[in-house]
Amino acid sequence: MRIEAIVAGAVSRFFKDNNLTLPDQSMIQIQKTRKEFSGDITLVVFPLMRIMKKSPVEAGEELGQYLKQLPQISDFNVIKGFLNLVIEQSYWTGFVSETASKENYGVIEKPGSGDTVLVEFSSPNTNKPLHLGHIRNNLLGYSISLILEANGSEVKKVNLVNDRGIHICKTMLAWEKWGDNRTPDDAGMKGDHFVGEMYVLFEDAYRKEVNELVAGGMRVEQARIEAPLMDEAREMLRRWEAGDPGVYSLWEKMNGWVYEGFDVTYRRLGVSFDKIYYESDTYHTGKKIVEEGLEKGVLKKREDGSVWADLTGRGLDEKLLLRSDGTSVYMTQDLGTAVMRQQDFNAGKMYYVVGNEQDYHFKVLGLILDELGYEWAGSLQHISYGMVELPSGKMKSREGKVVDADNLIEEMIETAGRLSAELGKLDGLSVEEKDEIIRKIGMGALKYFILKVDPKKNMIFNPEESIDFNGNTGPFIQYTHARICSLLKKAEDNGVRAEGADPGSIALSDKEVRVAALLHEFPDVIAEAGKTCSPALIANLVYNLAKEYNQFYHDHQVIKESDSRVRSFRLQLSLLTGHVIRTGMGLLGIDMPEKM
RNA sequence: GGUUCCGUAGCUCAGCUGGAUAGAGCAACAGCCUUCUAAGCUGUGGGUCCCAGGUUCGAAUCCUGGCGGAAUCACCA
Repeated sequence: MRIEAIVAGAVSRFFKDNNLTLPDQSMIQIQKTRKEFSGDITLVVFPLMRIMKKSPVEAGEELGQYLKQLPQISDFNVIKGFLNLVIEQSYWTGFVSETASKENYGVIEKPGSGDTVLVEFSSPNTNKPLHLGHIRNNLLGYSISLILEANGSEVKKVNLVNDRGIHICKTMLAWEKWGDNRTPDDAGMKGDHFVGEMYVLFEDAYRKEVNELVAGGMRVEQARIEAPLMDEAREMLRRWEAGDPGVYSLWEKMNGWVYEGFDVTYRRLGVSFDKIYYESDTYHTGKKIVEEGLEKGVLKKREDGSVWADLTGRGLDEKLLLRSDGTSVYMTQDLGTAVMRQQDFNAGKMYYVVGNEQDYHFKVLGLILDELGYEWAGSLQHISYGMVELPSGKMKSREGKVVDADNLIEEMIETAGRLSAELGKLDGLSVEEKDEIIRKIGMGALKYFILKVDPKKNMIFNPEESIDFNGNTGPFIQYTHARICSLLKKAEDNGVRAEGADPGSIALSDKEVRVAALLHEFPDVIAEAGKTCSPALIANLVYNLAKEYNQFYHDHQVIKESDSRVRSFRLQLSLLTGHVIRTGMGLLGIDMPEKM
């Protein structure tokens, strides 16, 4: 049993023995002891003093005496209302020796438990390449999938591609007009970038038209609607919806280019999906659902033919589901997608990793599904994350104020290569080996930079200042891991091995205990990260662990330690630290090089 | 205007359901490599936790009201 549970149980027993009743288990508050005080864990006695009818110090003393009888507690001290408990060192050595060999320590493996969970992320539009905002989405979605898996769920990762609509028609129109029949290959570009350029061409020309109309005295809103280019785009959308073969094949061709480009970016990011949905498929189902809702009388049709969900009874507004011309909107497609997924996977939970700009949308989506009578409506959960902003504010693709995903990835890897060369760390390795390590470091820096931030918060990225490789960064943690690998290898080469058995009662330093305590916390952090869908919690723990380990490494000899029991413990501690770093970073989708 | 989220060191961020003297990293400065990887370690300076009230043994954390910022409320996605 874990030490916190042991102590909590003992406190309960104390109250029972003294014929006192604890109104609430949560009054037993156990936390880590702060660095500046002696002890390992702390019981907060303030909540208990009233029940004991004693002063905080008296209550603490009495509880301390009682808890000291536990074999795991060696000493205690009371400062104000805080009872600091010193854990018997054999508890730590026992824990470390027991756990050291478990490579997957902290991960719950529940094969075939049937608890299926679905995670949607990425959800790109097919009219432009991915940017930094998409990177955050992809990394979060992928990491959260891994974390849920580590908590024992069977996870299905799904992507929903927005492959239809007016924005796609804009790129198609631009290509027809100005593309000269060129392909991405002709242009020497990735397909998604090539199509993205068509989108820019359209927007530029369109803006010009609008400006001319406005100069001629038209109001801006009107000009936007009446501009000839927009009219053509709309006409193309109509032809697409009518199944015009020419438009359709152009649509397939250009989307194909984009998918080829996306695949490259996804591979670089290291993300993958179990199933990809396309809105061009799901919007049919969405429409059908809306028709059914009309028949059931849950939805209402207005005189102009548009269909609405009335959510005024739920404290919200009315929501449009079909336009007066019968075409579908975003919500319609999402209704269809949700129903199709439920049929495909029957998941107990459907997570949507989507930016917080769509908080309202997902609130409404859940309510409408509920109104329509789907009993699983409550299983939808929006994992809402904050925007990535530039120092100048929000990224705006129309103004060219975007950080392109492929560029950023390339820059990160380039920087990693330059630093490695400067430090001479990879001298003597083969080119392939070098490239692999450099790639891991560059991507590690990028991924960690994004994932260490609380998903709910907006974050700022400054393109002027490159992402760090020192301090609280991915490479710092990777470096610690590489050091451990090197240490363990050296130990093996020298025939020094960790004896499997518990080294018994040896004297531990503060640093050793602190490393052990962080390792001890790991399973709880994985659980908490799963509950809150926050990879940042894992990033935090792994960083603290790496930092503490580096201090330990600086202050203590491992292989050269002469006392074999101490040496054995330190090797085990290093081994387990390596496992936890690798597992933890693995849950962030970050690879660990063995040397760097 | 309504709703939601946010405001912590010069910058980027931690601070879990209220707990001790609010912490890291970056940047600046000063040290530590003939010893297991110096992408490391140690030290110094740096704070009105946006403001004002309230709740209580105790508030960066919870409540109310301001101020500042963001998102959203579309027959856009």
